[in-house]
Amino acid sequence: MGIAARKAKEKEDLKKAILDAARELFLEQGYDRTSMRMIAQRIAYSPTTIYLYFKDKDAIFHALHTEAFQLLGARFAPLAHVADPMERLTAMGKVYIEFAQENPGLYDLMFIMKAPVQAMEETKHLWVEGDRVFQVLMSTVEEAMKKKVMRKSDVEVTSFLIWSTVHGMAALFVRDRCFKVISEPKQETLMDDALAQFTNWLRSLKP
Amino acid sequence: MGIAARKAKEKEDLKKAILDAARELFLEQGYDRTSMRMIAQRIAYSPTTIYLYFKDKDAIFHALHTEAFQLLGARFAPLAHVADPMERLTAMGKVYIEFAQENPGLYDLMFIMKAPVQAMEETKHLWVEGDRVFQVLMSTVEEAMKKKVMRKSDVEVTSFLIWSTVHGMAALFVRDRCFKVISEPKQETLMDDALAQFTNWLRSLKP
DNA sequence: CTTGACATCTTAACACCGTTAACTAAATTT
DNA sequence: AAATTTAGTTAACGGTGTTAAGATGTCAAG
Repeated sequence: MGIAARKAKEKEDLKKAILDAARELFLEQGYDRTSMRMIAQRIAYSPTTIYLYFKDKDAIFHALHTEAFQLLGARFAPLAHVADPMERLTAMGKVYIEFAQENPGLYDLMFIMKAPVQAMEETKHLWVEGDRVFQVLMSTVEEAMKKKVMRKSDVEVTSFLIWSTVHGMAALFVRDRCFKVISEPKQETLMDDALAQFTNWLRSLKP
Repeated sequence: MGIAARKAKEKEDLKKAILDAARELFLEQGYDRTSMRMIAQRIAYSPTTIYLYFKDKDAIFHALHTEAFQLLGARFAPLAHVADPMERLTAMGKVYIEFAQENPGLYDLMFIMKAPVQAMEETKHLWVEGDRVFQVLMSTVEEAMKKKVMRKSDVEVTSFLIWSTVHGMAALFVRDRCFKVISEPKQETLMDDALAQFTNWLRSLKP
């Protein structure tokens, strides 16, 4: 069984190596500019070898997509210990925006790019990764409403609205739309300021 | 001079035909899946002819980009007559979201895709189209604050935050993220409900 | 110890892509 | 009538994702 195990490990190692190379290239140059041949060259294998480990290019980036969600999930985890739901909500917003700013490529992959979500449609897979994050948001919103630190309303709609706001900020940042429109002195602190104002709004919307 | 004028018109006509074909294909299949050869075939010219009228593929889609902004601008124009700035603001939000829902391909081109904004960076062009829309938003926000129908705060940051919210909704819609996370019965009215709640928030944030 | 099956990887090829260079034919100017 | 400009073409380059067929080595059974 030892030999078979070693073989299995070697196979897993190569799969990981492919993902490592793909991730590096993708974060440097973006999805479109990352070719299968480039990935292959970086791991010193023939391009077609990759197809023995991944169905196609989309499959690789879908793997990176779920990987990225684990990273975001790891950042959200410690926030579960924050008792006050409103405080927890603002902390989540902060973490979310910071994640997007620090990992624009990953954020793009998770919430903007069509490729990974398109691959799911064919396999009829649901978007479990995104759904899990949204569930966390919803339960926090629900708790905040129950404890009357937030105006009562439809939980799902409210959560979507909150998500839209932070996603909007992140998306405008990642896709280079905001600094083309905001005056230079404000640019540096824009994201923090906008987030601060948003949480300020939420807090003053008590029932 | 009549002949020269006819020639000039013919040239303009072909340029328009290229844009028409490109627009149709782009709205059907998206940017990446629209090739120069497909555009050429649709107008029954050789692919290389297109390069006599546009520098490259990006130039075509930059033209569509500004065209789309004129369309959005035309929808915003009538709103200038709404006297109350708060009412005008909510009307703008409605128009914005409706535009995105009715023209997801165009919205993508204007506010999500990297290609047109990337082409600008090389020519050191500013994003005049986006800037103009943002100026309209800012002046409305400023007026609302002055007339004390909106909590006073930094105009630029507040405008960015509002823009982020509606853009977030539109972007999640256009890139197929929201209906993968929202329960089925809520999907139909989600965008309207979320927008309604947002304007409701804004209104109850009086000074 | 050989043989055949299996796993693993590579080479070659297909059908595309955006783009450029060189060429043709027609129209206009000299 | 000759020269030049205009408008469009064909052919090609270097790239892409992907597939089919071939090579090479590893193993189990005869």
